[in-house]
Amino acid sequence: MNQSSNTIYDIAEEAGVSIATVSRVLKGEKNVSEKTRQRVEAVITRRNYRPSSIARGMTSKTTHTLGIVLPKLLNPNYAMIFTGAYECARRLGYSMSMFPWRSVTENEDKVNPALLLAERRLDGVIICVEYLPPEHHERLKQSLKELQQYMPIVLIGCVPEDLDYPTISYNMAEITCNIVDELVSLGHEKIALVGGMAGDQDQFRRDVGYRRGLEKAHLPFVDSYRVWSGGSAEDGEAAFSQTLSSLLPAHWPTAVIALNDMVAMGCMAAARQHGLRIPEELSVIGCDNLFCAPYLQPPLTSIDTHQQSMGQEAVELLLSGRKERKNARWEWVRRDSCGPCSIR
Amino acid sequence: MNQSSNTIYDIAEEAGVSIATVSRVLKGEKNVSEKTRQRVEAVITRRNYRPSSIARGMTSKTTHTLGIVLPKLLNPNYAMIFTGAYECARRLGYSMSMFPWRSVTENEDKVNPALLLAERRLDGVIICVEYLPPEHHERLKQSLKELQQYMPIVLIGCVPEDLDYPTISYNMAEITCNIVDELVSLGHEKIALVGGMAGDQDQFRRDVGYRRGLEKAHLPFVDSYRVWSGGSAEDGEAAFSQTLSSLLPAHWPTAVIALNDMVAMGCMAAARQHGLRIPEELSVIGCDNLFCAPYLQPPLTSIDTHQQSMGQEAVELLLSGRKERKNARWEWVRRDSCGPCSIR
DNA sequence: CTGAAAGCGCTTACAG
DNA sequence: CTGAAAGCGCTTACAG
Repeated sequence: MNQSSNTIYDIAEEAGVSIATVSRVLKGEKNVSEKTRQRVEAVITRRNYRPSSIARGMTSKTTHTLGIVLPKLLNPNYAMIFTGAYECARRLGYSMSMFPWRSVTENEDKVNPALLLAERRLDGVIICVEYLPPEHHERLKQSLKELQQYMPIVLIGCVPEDLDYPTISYNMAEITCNIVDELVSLGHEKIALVGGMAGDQDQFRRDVGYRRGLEKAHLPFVDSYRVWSGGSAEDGEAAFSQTLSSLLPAHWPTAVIALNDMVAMGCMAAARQHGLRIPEELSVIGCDNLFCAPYLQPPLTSIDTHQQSMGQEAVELLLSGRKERKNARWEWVRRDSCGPCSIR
Repeated sequence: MNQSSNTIYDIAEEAGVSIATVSRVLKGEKNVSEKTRQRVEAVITRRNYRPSSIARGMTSKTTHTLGIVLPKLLNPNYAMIFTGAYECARRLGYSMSMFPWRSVTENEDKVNPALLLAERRLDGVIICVEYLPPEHHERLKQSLKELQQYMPIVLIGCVPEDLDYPTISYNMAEITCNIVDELVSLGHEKIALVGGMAGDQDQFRRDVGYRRGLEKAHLPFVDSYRVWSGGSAEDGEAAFSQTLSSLLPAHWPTAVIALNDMVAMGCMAAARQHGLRIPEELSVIGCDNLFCAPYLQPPLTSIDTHQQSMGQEAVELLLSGRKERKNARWEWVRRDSCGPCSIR
C-alpha cells in the first residue's frame, strides 16, 4: 500500500466511490447505503486514514483550536488557569495552543505581533493580562483591537479599566481589604503588605484594598510597611528581609500580607532568619492556596482564588459570545501561619 | 472597508496587482519592484492583513505547530517539561499545542484515538509517557505506530524497552542506587523507598536501583520498607504515615527516599505527626527539586532532574530527525533534610 | 518583474 | 443514494 499518500482521494479510489461519498461516511451522514458505508469504512480502517483538519478548516473556517496567552507556565497560578481552560476546551472538542505574552505586547517592524496569533485563525483566544508598564498600554490596546478582527477574545486577570473585552477577574481590593479586616480583628496594628510593582492593575487594587482596610480601622498607612517585591519566593525573601533589617525590632510588623504564596514562603524564610516565630510574633497570609501551602511550617493561611475555575469560565465565556465582565469567587483557607497578635 | 473579507485577493485587488505578487511581498522575495512592494505593503498594513497559516499549510504541508502529550500540567514536573519544550519551540518558530495522554492510550470504536492527533497534521509530537497498566501496552504501541505515519514522535520519560522511538529519559536505577549509596555512607541501614505503582517503568527502575544499592551495602531488602504511594503530597503522607503506624518505633526507617518532592513533603508531614525530628531521626530525600523544596522545614534535599532541559532536548531531537535515545543529566541538591544517621 | 493557472485536501450545494 | 464541480486561501512552477 502506498502510504506516502493517504487522502480522501486514495480512500475513494480504493473503495470505488467518489470523494463526496467518503466525506459523507466520515461525517456519519445518513444518506449513504449500508453496503457502501461498510466498504468505505473498511478502507479507512485498513489505511488508518484520518482526514486533515487543516483541509477541513479551509472550508469550515474553523480550527477547533483555542489559544491561550500566558506570561509563563512555571508560575503554578498560570498552570492552574491553563489546566482549567484546557480541560474545559477539551470537553467541548477543542484543542489548545499556548502563545507567549510577548506576542500581544512587544513591537515589530511593520505588522503588529498580535497578528502572529491571528495567522493561526484560532476559534478564540484567552489572554492572561500581566503587569505592563503604562507606556505600553496603548500598544496592548492596539494589539487587541487588531487581533479581534480575527477571533473573539477573553481577558483574565486585573485588566485596565479602558480595555472593553469580556473578562474574568478577581476583586483584589475586596480580598485585600478583607484580609486587613481579619488581621485587625486579631489585634494586629502593624500590618505589612508585600506587593508587586507599581502600575500593575492587580497591585493597584491590592493597594486600594489595603488602604481602605487601614482607614476603616483608623490605622495609619506606614510607608515602610508597603514592601515592593517581585512574584517569586526569592523576591519575597529578599524584599521582606531587607525591610526587617532596616527597621528597629520594636517597629517590626506583626502581620504580613503577601502577594502570593510563593512570596509568602519567602517572607517566612526571611522572618525565621530574623528570629521571628510564626505565628506568635508574625502572622503570614498568602494568596492562591498553592499545593505546597499546607506543607509549609507552619501551614500557610491563604486565599483560594480558584484559578482553575477561572480558566474554565474563560473558555465558556469565549465560546458563548457573551460580552460580560465577571469577578471570580474566592475564599479563605485558614491555617496556622496566622493568629492573634501577641505583641503590644 | 469591507473587513468581512480580508484575503490575499482583497489585498491584490486593492493594490492593483495579482495574488502571486502579494504572495511574493509577503514572503519577502527579492524579485518585486520597489514601487510595487511599497504599494502592497501599504495595503497590508492598512488592513491589518495576516495570511492564513491554515491555507498556507495546505500547500506547504507544514503547520509550524508541535504537539505535546502530557498526563497533567498541575504536576509541576510536567509544567517544567512543557515550559522547556515550549520555549525551545517558540525560539525555532513553532507554536505548541497540548493534548491529553488519554488520546494515545484509550480506546475508541473504529479508529485509534491517536489519530485525533494525526488529524492536526502537526510537524511533530512529544509524548510524556506515564504509568500505564501492562494490559494497555499493546494499545499504546499500536497507537504510536499509527500516529507515526502522520508525524515524527519523541518520547519522554521511562519508556518500556520495546518502544523503539527517539527518547529522552533519565536513569532512575542509577539515580536511586546513588541515593542509597549516599545514605549508606551516612550510616543509614534502615532505608525506606516510597515509590509509585508496580508496573510503571519509572518505578521498576527505581526498584532496581534500590535493590542494587542495598546489595552493594549488604543490607537486606525489607518488605515493609518498600512503601507504595501515588504521586501527590497527600498520597505520600497517607502511605508513609501508615507505614510508621504499622511498625514498632524500633523498626522505623532512619531514612526515606521519596518518589518526588511532593511525596517527600507528605513524608515529612507524616514523620512530624509521629514525633520524628528531621534529619536527626529521619533523613528525607526527594526528587525533581521543586521550587518549594528550599522553603520546606528543614529545606529538602533533592535530585535535580533538569526537566526543563528535557523538554528542550525533546524538541531539538524531534526536529533533528535523529533516532537517538539519550539519558538526561541529573545532580544532587543537598540541603538539610538529610544527614548522618544518629540512631543505632 | 509580473500574472494566469494548477494544486493542496477537504466540504457542500446542485443534479441526477 | 451518488457523483461532478466549485470553492476555501494560499504557493509555486511556468510563461512572458
